[in-house]
Amino acid sequence: MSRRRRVTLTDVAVRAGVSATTASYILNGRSAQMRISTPTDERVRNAAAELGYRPNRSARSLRTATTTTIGVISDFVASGHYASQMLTGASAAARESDHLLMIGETEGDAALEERLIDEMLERQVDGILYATLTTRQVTVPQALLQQRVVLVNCIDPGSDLPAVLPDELQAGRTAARLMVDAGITSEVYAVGEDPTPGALSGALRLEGLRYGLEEAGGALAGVIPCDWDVVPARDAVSQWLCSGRMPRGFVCLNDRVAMGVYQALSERRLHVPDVAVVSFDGSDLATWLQPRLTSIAVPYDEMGALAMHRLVEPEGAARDLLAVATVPMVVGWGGSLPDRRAALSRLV
Amino acid sequence: MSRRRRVTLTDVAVRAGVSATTASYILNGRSAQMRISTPTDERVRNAAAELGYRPNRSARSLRTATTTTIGVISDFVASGHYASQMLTGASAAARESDHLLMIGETEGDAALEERLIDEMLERQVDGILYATLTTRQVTVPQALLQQRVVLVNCIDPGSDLPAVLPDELQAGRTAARLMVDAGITSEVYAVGEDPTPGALSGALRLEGLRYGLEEAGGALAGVIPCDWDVVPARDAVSQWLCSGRMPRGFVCLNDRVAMGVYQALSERRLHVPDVAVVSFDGSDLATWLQPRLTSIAVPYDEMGALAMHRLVEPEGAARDLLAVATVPMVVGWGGSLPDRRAALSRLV
DNA sequence: TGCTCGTGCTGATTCGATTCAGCATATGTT
DNA sequence: AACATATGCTGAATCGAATCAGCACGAGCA
Repeated sequence: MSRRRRVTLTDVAVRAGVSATTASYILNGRSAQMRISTPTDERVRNAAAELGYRPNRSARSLRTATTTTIGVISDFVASGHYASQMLTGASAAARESDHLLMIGETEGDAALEERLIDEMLERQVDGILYATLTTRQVTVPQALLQQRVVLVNCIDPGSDLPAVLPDELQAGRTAARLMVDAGITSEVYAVGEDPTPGALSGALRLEGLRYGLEEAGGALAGVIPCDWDVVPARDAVSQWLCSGRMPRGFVCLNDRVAMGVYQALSERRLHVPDVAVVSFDGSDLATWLQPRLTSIAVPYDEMGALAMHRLVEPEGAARDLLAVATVPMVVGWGGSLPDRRAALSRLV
Repeated sequence: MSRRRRVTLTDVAVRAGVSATTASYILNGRSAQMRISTPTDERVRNAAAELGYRPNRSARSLRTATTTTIGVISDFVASGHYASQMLTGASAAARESDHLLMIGETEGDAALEERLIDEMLERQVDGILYATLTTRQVTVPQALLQQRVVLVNCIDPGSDLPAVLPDELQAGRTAARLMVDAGITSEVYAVGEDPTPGALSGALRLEGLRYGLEEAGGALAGVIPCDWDVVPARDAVSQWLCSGRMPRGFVCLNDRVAMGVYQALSERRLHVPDVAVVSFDGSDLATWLQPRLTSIAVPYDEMGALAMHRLVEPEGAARDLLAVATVPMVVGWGGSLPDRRAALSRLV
């Protein structure tokens, strides 16, 4: 666009009256070890500033074989806050180490996924964050196996790729705790069991919930299955209530389900918190419902940040293959929990 | 990671028994104009496939000064579907021309914005999509003025950068039309006027709404101001209803406002559609409310795609500076509308 | 005076693909 | 047979920064 050729390192060197080599050392902060004198150092820096020098990363990348760029492969970027919250966390973490993010949305299409991965590898990304919308097990494409990769919100049982997962088990136990604290240990029903193959969050949340209730001498009274959305939940619970049962609490597997439950209760002139409702996600929706919904946040932004840190951290550092992001609501918690890794491995 | 050095063009050339030059021509689809024989062409392609050759884009970029990569600068990526829907549209459009997206979230911080733009320019992006969460006027950073840039959801009155904006005027008129079709031309109130400086959508929606009602011989009865969120809208409308007025319809400036209105109506035992409610955004929320909310979708994905097309389209093509994305709900519409550009210029 | 050693800087090469200019060899023309 | 033309390919330069190996110069020392 601008008619003037872009400013190169040589331009800076010429203006400062030194060689490109010297300019390179100085601008890369290697003055000290290269014994560059202070006056020269300053001359070069001034020249760079005056010319508005911006290094050409393509050239640098060619030479150093690094791009300080990370690829993010995700099945869905747009759907809800999950993916984008993760992206925000990852993006912020990337910034700490001057990395930029390159994104690719696969829409669940394996061919597209391969193409996007190829494009990223051609562009020499330094690593790839492989994320999924729902917590589940996956089989990552072959091409990724010999790359630097961290999985987010999913695990690949067939590989030893490091993964970051939310601590759904603890989240489930927190839900139980909320019920117990409200004096409710019986007639608690879960809403939204999902039998999707490979899905993990529902099963883990339920397991944590069961464990937490039993810990307090209670038990989960039952599970009302339905898809994780408002209308299916409303219909399922509405019908379930027709049977005349009188629940004391509902634990909804996400906030949209909870909204459906609110509606179903309202239809029968039942009110929250006469019937207690607890849910998972901590989305905005929870603050919009009346009365406000108690919801357990899944820290997607933390997960993104954690994954990014693992990805850019110096190689060889001792580290777990499985990182489990904590759930913020869990504070000052005592007592033991069935081993998380064991719980996971039972499921996969 | 893999101990084997990456496969280069020369490796392919050697295996096929030709020069790197020839291999380059063939793999870039220039066999015909370079008069490469079919057997040679095939030998090279086979060699590339067998070795799993992946061109090094850094090298290509250095030589050609293009990266087939587009930067997206956005104030917020995570907040709601707006930004991410735009991103999805842009991403899909980018794929058509084999471009990849590099993202940067500025969080509304000007210094961070400049840094991200710098990082992107260093990485030689071929163009930049500059997007905002809310439709408003902006002043883009100096550094962008001599780059290939398209604005999305905002305009910069101080520059002649091309922009893609939603057709909020038409959207407002559509809202009016929905009311009129329901037989309502009086006692219609708008909810959510916002006086944020630089904001455009509210004012344009209102203008279109007024125009549409007057067109049908009616008029907008009034405006209830409040922030564009559930609780403020609920409170504002709840209080407004206390005054004993009996509205026939509410036009809410977004879906969250509409949810607040539903709640306020419900408190006073008023029911939709006895009081008609129309809203803007077409978010999932609209389908969750009971009864389903009539909402006018803003096509953020289309806007992203449109902007991306403008960005990668061959230079010099005749084109408007101001592209206005259509609102999908507007179909087979007759009649004229006050000039959009004029309406915009009145506001900026 | 001759020697080593530290200081401050530079020339030349490299990364991998693109691309201009051109070189053999075969084919056709008169 | 002499010459033009087409065919099929290649050598070398290039993009811009990073980096290895080393050079000139002066100080310090015997």
